[in-house]
Amino acid sequence: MPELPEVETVRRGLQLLIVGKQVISETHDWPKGWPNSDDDVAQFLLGATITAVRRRAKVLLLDFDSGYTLVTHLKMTGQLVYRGDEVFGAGHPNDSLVGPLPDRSTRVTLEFRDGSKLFFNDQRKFGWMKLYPTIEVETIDFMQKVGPEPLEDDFTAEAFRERFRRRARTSIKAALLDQTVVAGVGNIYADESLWGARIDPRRLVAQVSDQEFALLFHELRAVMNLAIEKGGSTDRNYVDAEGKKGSYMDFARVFRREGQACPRCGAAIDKIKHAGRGTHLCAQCQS
DNA sequence: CACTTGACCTGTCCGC
DNA sequence: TGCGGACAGGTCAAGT
Repeated sequence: MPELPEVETVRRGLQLLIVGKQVISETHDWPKGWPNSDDDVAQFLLGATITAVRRRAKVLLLDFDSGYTLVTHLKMTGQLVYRGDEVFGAGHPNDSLVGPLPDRSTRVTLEFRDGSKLFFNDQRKFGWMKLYPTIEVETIDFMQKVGPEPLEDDFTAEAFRERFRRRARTSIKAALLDQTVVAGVGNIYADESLWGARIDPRRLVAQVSDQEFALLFHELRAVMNLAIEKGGSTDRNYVDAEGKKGSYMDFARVFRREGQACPRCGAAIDKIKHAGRGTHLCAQCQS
């Protein structure tokens, strides 16, 4: 669920809300999702001030002036929600999916000196947070292997196509979801961009032409940029840093629209199982 | 090495 | 209404 556009939306929100705040306490209820020792917390987190909020692929990076970075992966149902006087009781209650915090899915709470708090909620407990020395973040296995950022200005259609070379014998959808090929693509934007490029998700990478790769590259970037503009996709429980929903699902062309008319040709949209995932496509105009 | 499947979890929905 | 099972889908480990 949280894919690149959702994580980027959270990052932008947190950038405005928590940079400059000093942590005074930390609590957690899920040791697996918080592997740091109490000693590490006391030494590198308590008393430290947030200097920046960065993102790489679907990973959020909270930098502290202690020289440590809190690396966070939301996985499927993770949420990072800020509560403070700035937004408490304001905002847009109709857009909110999150009630009073903490609640039963709160895993980690950071309290800041001004009394505001950051809650890491995760219904399914797949997500995690871990402190690393900032200079070692790039040496983490995931960071070493993850592919290029699809929205970077200097990423080209040619470079995009080249990344798929070593996955020639698998399907284009499985390859798109492979984080070592390109960073940040998940199930929603894989289906949406393949529809945009008129490519059947099941087609083998080797059967995709250079021209189609160029189109797919363009569609993927367009879809992700639109999704960021709309604050991401709230399918089930994704929310931004203020606990509010994103509206990209109102603009989705195939995702979660099985049975509805394809906006391009009018045929009914199919939902199949492919690459271990629910997969949405228009069999009439994707080939 | 390339590729696929199962595990990690819990809440929701569907059929009996 | 209650209950079992399928399903949701990001990533890694284990298996083919």
